[in-house]
This record gives sequence, C-alpha cells and structure tokens, in this order.
Amino acid sequence: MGHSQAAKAESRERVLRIAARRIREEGMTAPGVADLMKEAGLTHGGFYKHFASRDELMVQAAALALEDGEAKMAEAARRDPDEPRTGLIDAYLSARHRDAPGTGCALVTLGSAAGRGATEMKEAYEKQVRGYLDLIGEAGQGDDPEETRADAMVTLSAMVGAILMSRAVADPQLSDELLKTVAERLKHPAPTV
Amino acid sequence: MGHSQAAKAESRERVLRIAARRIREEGMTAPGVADLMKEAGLTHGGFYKHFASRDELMVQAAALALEDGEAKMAEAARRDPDEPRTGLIDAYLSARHRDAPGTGCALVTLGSAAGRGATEMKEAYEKQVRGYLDLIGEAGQGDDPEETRADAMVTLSAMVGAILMSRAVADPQLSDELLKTVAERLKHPAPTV
DNA sequence: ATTATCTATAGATCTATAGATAATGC
DNA sequence: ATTATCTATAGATCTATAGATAATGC
Repeated sequence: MGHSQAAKAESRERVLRIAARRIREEGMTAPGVADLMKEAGLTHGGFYKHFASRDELMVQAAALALEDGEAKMAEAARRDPDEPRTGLIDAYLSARHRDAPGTGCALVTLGSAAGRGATEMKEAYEKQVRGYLDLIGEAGQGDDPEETRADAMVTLSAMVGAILMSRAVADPQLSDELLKTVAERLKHPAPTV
Repeated sequence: MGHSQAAKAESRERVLRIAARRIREEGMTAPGVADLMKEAGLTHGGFYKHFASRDELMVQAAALALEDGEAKMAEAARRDPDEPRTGLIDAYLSARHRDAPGTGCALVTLGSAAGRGATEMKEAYEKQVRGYLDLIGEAGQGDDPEETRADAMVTLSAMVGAILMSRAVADPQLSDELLKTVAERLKHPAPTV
C-alpha cells in the first residue's frame, strides 16, 4: 500500500504539481480526479483524503501554477545582471516558452479561466500580475515611478498577448514572427511617430 | 412542433449564435448540447439533425465568434474616419468590452482553447489574427510597411493581453488602470528611453 | 410522403462516498 | 489502534441514438 505521514504529504504534493502543470496544458476543466491520481501513481479513491473536492485542488493548483510562472521569470531577469529587461523579454517571448505551456506563465494559460472564476481565483491571479509588474519595473525602463509603471503594464500586456496568439495560430512562421517582432519592439521602442 | 426548411435553417442559426456567445462567456467545454438547445427553445434530441456532433458545432461556433469580434473592431475603426487608430484602441480597451466577453473579441476568450485545439481551429484563429493586423495597419502608425506591421503586432498583442488580464484580476481599480494605461501608451508612445 | 422536432433511453464518464486492506507508530 | 491507500459503487451528467409525433410540401 504505502503509508506514513511523510509519504502522505508527498502524495499530496505530487498530485498538486501534476495538476498545476496539466491545467496549464489542458485547461482547468479537462483533467479528471481519477486521471490525476493515476499519473501520481495512486488510485482515485484516496483523493478525498488529500483535498475536500476537485474544486479545492483546482484553486490550489492554479495558485501554484501562477507562482511557478513568476518564479521562472524572476530567474530569467536575474540571469544577466546588466541587462535584466532584455533577459526577461527574451526568455518570455521565446519559442521554448511558447512550446511548453505546462511549465510556463499561467497569466496566459489561466487568464480566461480566472476571468470566469471565483474571487479567490482572481485574487491569486491579481497577486501574480502585481508581482510581474514589479519585476518588469525593477528591470529598468522609465524615468519616474508613474512612467515606469505604465511601461511595465504595456510590456506585460504585450508579452501575454503575444504568447497567447503565438500558440493559437496554425502557421509556425507567423507564430515566430509575432514573438520576434514584439520582443524587438519592447527592447527597442520605435521612434515616436 | 414547428417545421419547414426555412424554420430549420433558423433553428440551426440560432443554436450557432447562442453557442458563439456562450463559448466566449464560459469556455469551449462548458455549454452542453441540451443546455444550448434549451436556450434556443428546442429539445436536445433534434440537435444531431443540425450538427454531426458537439465538436462540429464548437468549431463553427468558434469561427463565428472570431468573425463577430473582428467585425465589431472594424466598425469601431470606421466610426471616426479622421482617427481610426484612436477609435479602434478606445473601443477595444473599454470597460464595455471588458464586461461583455460574450460579444467581444474571441482572440482573447478563445486563445487558450485554440492553442490546445485542432488545426482547423487554429486556422480560423490565425485568419482573424491576420484580419486584425491588417485593420490596425490600415488605421495608421508606421512609416514603411515593415514598420507598420511591427507596430500592428505590438498593438494587437498589448490589447489582447490587457483585456485578458483586466478580466482576471479581482481589484476593479487595477483592472481600469490596466485598460487606461495601455490605451494611453498605444495612442501616444512614450519618448524613446 | 417527407421531415423537423420531441420523448425516452443507452452508454460513457465523472465526482464523491463506503467499506476493506495493509502498513505505520504509539 | 490508527490511517494512507485501494476496490467497488452510487448518483449525476453528458453525448448520441431510436422511434414517435405532427406539420410541411409535393
């Protein structure tokens, strides 16, 4: 069977991580309890000793997915201390990120679900939006605080929208062009018109 | 009962339009066949005389939702012939649009679903992305064609991302700030840093 | 006679619960 | 003795089909 309180905590953690990946890949409605438990090496009956309901797992998995995405972005910004903004934009708008939604930014993958979700879900989403805005703000661009915040909002919006669309178009060339063009523009704004 | 070939075509059209709205509001997985038929004033049994499967309806409803969103945007751009770009941006990044996902831009609401969807779905999505890019390109900004296309991509990405996030955060103030700030920046780019 | 819609239902799937089983931990 | 997990299943829901009903259209 497999027991011990430590083992139980590990089982719970495993199910949560699997769910956090799979809701980013398949959406919040797709993965069933039995399927998630099976991937964790368990049978479905034990699920309710870990979570009160499927819904409770989903809220926690969404929060974990959101935190995971921000952590990765923070890491990308830290990689080259001289060019945090460049590092952040290039990492976010990369083919690697586009092709791995399960481990990527959940502002993109869970955006629609959060918009339709309960307050708890929206609060978790909002916390992450604020975190990203701070990260981008700290990474440069802008003379005064207001200017910095405005730039962060445009930068984040463009990155989220570009990845969302790059995943949804059929033509790989258009997908690449979107990522490259938006990255280029965010790094080197065009001269004012 | 209700019959005639004309009535049948109307029934089909009604179900399709209801689905196009509801998948934008609730996602592609939520509305069931019985529920959609009920809203159309019909019972679920007749559904399969109109569509081969629920999936076939979903593909057609997604295509209709995407076209509907673009048509509204084209209309907004046409409203003030002197300032098509301003009209387009203000209409898109409005509280009205944010609060009415069911009749709004499907690049936002169906983006995640299209990313996970079949080629047919991605082709319908891509067609709309190209349509929006042309619309924005025609509405001004940019000196040469390459410049124009690059600007259109950043503008569209930022608008899509901003609406997506504005719907998903809990704080109405942050939601409003996102829309206003991104709209302002897209209309009046900041001086180069 | 044909057919658009309705009623009824089969079959699959999914969440949640009940009771059994086999390790843990006092 | 307690409890983490398993087996089995109840109850709800959903897609799809079969056959009945009643209006259309030759």
